[in-house]
Amino acid sequence: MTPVSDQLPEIQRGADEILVLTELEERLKTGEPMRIKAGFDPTAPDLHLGHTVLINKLRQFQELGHQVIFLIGDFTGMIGDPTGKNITRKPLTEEQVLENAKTYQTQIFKILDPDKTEIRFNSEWMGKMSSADLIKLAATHTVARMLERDDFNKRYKSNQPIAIHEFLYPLVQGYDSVALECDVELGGTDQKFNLLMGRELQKHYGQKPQIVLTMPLLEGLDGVQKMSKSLGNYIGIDEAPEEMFGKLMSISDELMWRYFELLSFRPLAEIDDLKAQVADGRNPRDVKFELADEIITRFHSKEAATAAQTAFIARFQKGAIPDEMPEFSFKSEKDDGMPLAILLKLSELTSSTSDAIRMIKQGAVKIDGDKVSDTRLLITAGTKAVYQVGKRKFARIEVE
RNA sequence: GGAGGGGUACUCAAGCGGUCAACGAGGGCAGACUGUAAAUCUGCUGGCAUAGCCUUCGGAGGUUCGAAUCCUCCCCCCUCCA
Repeated sequence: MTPVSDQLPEIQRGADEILVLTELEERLKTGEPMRIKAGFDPTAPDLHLGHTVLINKLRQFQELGHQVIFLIGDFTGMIGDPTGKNITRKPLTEEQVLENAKTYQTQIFKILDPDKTEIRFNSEWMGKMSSADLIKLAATHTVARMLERDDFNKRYKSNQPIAIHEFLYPLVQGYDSVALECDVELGGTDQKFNLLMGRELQKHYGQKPQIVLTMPLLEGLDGVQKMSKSLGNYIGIDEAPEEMFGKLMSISDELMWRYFELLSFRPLAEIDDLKAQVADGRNPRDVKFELADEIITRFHSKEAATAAQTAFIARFQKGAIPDEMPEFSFKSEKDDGMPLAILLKLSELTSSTSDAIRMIKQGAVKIDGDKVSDTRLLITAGTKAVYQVGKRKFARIEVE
């Protein structure tokens, strides 16, 4: 076990808040491995970089010799975290949950050590809980206390609906800590209320309250909203290397430093050095290359990262057409050819023919690199060409 | 159970009998500029081979030459009272 004096700075790095720090120190001093929990939603097994901020922190605990518990909230999944967006959720079947859990494992083990990770489901204990016990659990807190939670509060004040079962979410999550006898729980800053609920419930059930450690939420590609699948501003950890590369390059310079801070395993001193280099006139783009390289190496391989960079340079700095793109073959119904707008719709380069016509008018459509301006252009049968809409959408289409 | 307010396109939000495919803002997309940056400027942002036509304003009916706008019933949300 690493000495306390070395563990503490590592644990604090990147953390938003640690409640309560002195308690953490005390527990570290005992030299006993701690039980560290982080909970995940069972409905979204496609992890993105935003999720990995937390998983990286788990990895750190693991490296320091502690026991990590990866909790899948299959029971809480029936409630849905009360963001106000999904008031009701369809419960997942057991098969779906297991399937999702499997996906989780293949993804998180790119970061975590499988031998030092305990994977649990909260239906283990919640599924067995009697109605009477659930009522007892609910009786531990008041409505006023629940309304302290920021999103409940906002919804209440702005006359948005709050369903009763949503109040159960923090209670169940808190009870998970009781069931697992956690020493520390990690979560995003938005989870603070739920995490603290664990402390209160543990005290209520006669346990030592867990330490709460919150990590900042990673901003998405737009640099403003948090990274999330529904907002479409995410980088999935299963995405192809070229995709990851392109997306990472499109972030703003300012955001790049944020990504370094929360996603890179480089020591802080090294990151400061990079900042100094940019201040001295180094092109931020090249530093972004390094960030992309590290991340793609982590989720794919060093070779994939290098290849992605080469392809990126060829395509965008030299204007090359990508090697791989969707291919289509359509049969022209008329003898004089197939309308371009229809072609673009069928190949999903545009969402509709109306959209296709708009794109043509805006000068976004190219055939084999030549801009098209005729909205009624007919593509003659027997031709094969590369069609492009905007900067990133390509397809090789043959008309028979 | 009673009284009142509200449900408009991806989101917020105007419109309250024709000039509404529906103001405006945000978001998104495209073009210019670049480092595929960011910021900025410009355009677009229901569908359909598109100077035209077709379907949209919680749902279903109705009034009218004509409805997002008026009437009836239903569904949903909020507030106050019980």
